[in-house]
Amino acid sequence: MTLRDVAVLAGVSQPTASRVLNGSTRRPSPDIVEAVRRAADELGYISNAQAQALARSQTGLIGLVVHDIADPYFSTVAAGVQAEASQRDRQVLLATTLRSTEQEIRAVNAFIAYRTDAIVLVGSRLHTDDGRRDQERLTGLLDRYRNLGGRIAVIGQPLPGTHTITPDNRAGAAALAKALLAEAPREFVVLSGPPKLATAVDRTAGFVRELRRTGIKPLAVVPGEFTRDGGYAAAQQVIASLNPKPRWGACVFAVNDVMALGAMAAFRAGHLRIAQDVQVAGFDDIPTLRDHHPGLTTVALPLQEMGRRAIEMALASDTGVQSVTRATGRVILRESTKPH
Amino acid sequence: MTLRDVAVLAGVSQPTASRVLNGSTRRPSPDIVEAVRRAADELGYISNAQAQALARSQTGLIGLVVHDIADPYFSTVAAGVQAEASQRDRQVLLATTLRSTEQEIRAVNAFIAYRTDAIVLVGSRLHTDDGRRDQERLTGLLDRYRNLGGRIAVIGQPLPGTHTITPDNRAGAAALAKALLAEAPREFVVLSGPPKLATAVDRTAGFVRELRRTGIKPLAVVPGEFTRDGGYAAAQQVIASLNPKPRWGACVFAVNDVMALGAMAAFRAGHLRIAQDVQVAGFDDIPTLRDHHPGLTTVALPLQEMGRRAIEMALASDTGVQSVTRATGRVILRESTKPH
DNA sequence: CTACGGTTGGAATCCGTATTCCAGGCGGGG
DNA sequence: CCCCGCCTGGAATACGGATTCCAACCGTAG
Repeated sequence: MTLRDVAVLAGVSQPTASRVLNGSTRRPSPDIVEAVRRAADELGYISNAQAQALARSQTGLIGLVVHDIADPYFSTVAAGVQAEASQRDRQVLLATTLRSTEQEIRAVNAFIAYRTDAIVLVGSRLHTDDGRRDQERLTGLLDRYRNLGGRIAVIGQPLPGTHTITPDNRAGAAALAKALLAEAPREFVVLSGPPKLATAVDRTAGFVRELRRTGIKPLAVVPGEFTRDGGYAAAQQVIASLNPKPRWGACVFAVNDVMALGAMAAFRAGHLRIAQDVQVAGFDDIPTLRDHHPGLTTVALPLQEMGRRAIEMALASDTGVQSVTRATGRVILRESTKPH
Repeated sequence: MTLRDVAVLAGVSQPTASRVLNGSTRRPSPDIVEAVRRAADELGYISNAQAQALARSQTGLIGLVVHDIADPYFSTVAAGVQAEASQRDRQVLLATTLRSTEQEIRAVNAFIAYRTDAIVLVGSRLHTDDGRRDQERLTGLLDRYRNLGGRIAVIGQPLPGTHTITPDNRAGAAALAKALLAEAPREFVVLSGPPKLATAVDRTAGFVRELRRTGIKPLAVVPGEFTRDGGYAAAQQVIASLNPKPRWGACVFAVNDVMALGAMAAFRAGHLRIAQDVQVAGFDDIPTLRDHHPGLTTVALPLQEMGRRAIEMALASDTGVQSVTRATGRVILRESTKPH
C-alpha cells in the first residue's frame, strides 16, 4: 500500500520508486521503470496525495466558495470551475456560505488549513456596517493566504490584490434598458435586491441611469432579497401598490433571473399574465430558465466561461499581480417583455 | 507558521502545543493552555490539515461524485451533502463525470489518492456492454477503497457492499400513472430516456406497468438522452409521428424533469400548447421548475434530504454493513396535465 | 517519613513521499 | 592506460503534526 512496498517488490529503493511513479526530473533506466510499474500495478498502488502534499508543499487542491450551490447561478459557475480544474488535474474543494460572511470566513480558514493552491470566491458580499468587522477579518485572512503563496481569484466584486472577473453589471443593465426602450416606450419598476449588495446596486444604477438619460423615471424601485423568494415578495409589494390592477403593462426589471422567476410566480398568483399584463426582465440568463415560457428577457452572462477563466487566472504564472477582467453581458430580448 | 513556532513562542514543547490546539484526550494545565492559545493567536497559526491527515491517517475529506453539477438535480443533492458535511466539520471534494464511467473512475481514483474518509456517488451509471469493463474496474476500485476503511454511500442504483439511497422509481412512476388516471382517462406517450440507464428503465417500467394494470397501452415509448436536449429531441420525434397535429391532448411522461423541460420547449416550438394540446409530466420536482408555467406535474423527490442522509449513512458508526434506503416520491399534479 | 498511584510535560518515533546529497560505475578524452 | 566528469541508484533527511513512551513530580495513604 505504500511506496516502500512497491519498491521492495520491485527490488529497488523507495526514492527510485518515487521517481518512476510520480513526476520527477530524473528518469531511472528503462528496466527499472518497467519493474516498478509492474510492482505498482500488481499491488494496485495508489499514491498518498496527503503525503505528497506535505513533501512538495503543494496540494493540487483548489477551494471554491459559493453562496449556495443549489442556486443555478452558482452551480453553473461551479461547472466551469470544475471543468477547468479537472482538465488541469486539480481537485476542487467546495464550500457554501449561505450568504453569511462568517461562514465564508470558516470556509477560507478551512481552505487555508488544507493548503489549497488557490481559492476562488464567487459572489459579492453584503456591505453592511455591522458586518464590517467580519469583512476585515476575511480580507486579513486572504492577505495572509496570499502572502503564504496562495492564489486568489474572485468572481464578482473586485477584492484588493486579487485577480477578479466582474460582470459589467452597470453596462449590461444599461444596455438592457436601452434595448427595451428601442423596442417600444414603456414604464418601469425595478426590483433592486439588497441595497448593500454591490452587484444588485450596480445593476439597479446602470438601469436607472440609462432610463434617466432618456428622461424616464422608474415608477418604483423595490428592494428585497437576492433570491427567488425575495423576487416573489418584492413583486407582491408591487401588486399591492397597484391601482388599476388588470392590464397594467409596465415592465418589471428584477436584478437577477432567480428574482425574476419569483416575481413571475407572484404576478401569476395575482392573476397578472406575463407579457400581456406585466412585463418582466432579469439578469444572468440562467440555463434552466431558457426554456421558461414566456421566454424571459435577460442579460446573458458567460457563467461557465467565467468559472473557467477564474481558474486560469488563479493558476497563471504571473504572481502577485492584480487584475480586473470584465465579463460583458449580452442582452437577450424574449417574449416576457414583448409589447402588446 | 508551524506548530513548533507556536510551541517555542509559548515556551512549551511541540506535543504540548498540539495537545492544546487540536483535539487531544489529554488537556494540559490551564496556564499552559492559555499561553499556547495566546501564542497561536499572535502568530495567526492555522494548522496544516495535510500533516494532520498524514499523522492521524484520516483526512476529514468527503468525496462527492456527480454527473454534472450544473444539472439542477445534482446541484440540489450536492447542497444537501454540503450542508450535512459542513455541519460535521468535513470538507467536500467535488468531481464531475459528464456521465462517463471513465471519468468516474478517474474521480474515485483521485479521491482514494486524497484518502477521503468517505465517497458519495450520485446518479446511476449506464449499463452498456462495452462499458462493462469500466464498470468492473470501478467496482474493483471501490472494493479496494472499502477494504482500506473507506466509507461509501450511493444515491441511485444500489452497489454491492454500500449504503444506498434509492428513489423508489417504480413505485413513484406507478403512483403518478395512477393519479393521472384517477383524475381523468387519457392516452400516454413515455419519453423513456436511455434504455441502459437503470433509473430511466425503472421509471418507465413502473409507469407502463401501472397503465397495463388498467388495460391501457402507451401510444409510444421513445428513448433518448437523460438531458434537456434528449427530451427536446424525443419530443420532436413524437411531434413528427403525430397525425392529427393540433389539439392532440395526450399526456407525455418524461422520466425526469429536465427531459420534460426540453420536451415542453419542443412542443412549444411545434406550436402545441402545454396542457391544452399536449400534457406533460416529469419526475424529480426540480426546484427551479416549480415556478414553471404551466406548473409541471411530477413526482417530488427529497433531493436535498437524500444528500444529507447519504452523508449520515456514510459516516455512521456501523462499518461494513450494507443497506438500501428507499426515498419515496410524492406525486404532485399541476396544470401541465390538467384535462381540458 | 516513605512508598506508590496518578498526572503532566517532553523526547522520540512515525505517518508516506519528495528531495538532497553521496558513492559508485560508466564513458570518453588525453 | 589513466583520469575526470557525468549519470544512476540509494542513504539520509525534511515536510508538520499526532502519539507512544518515559521521567519527573504531585499528593496521599500507610
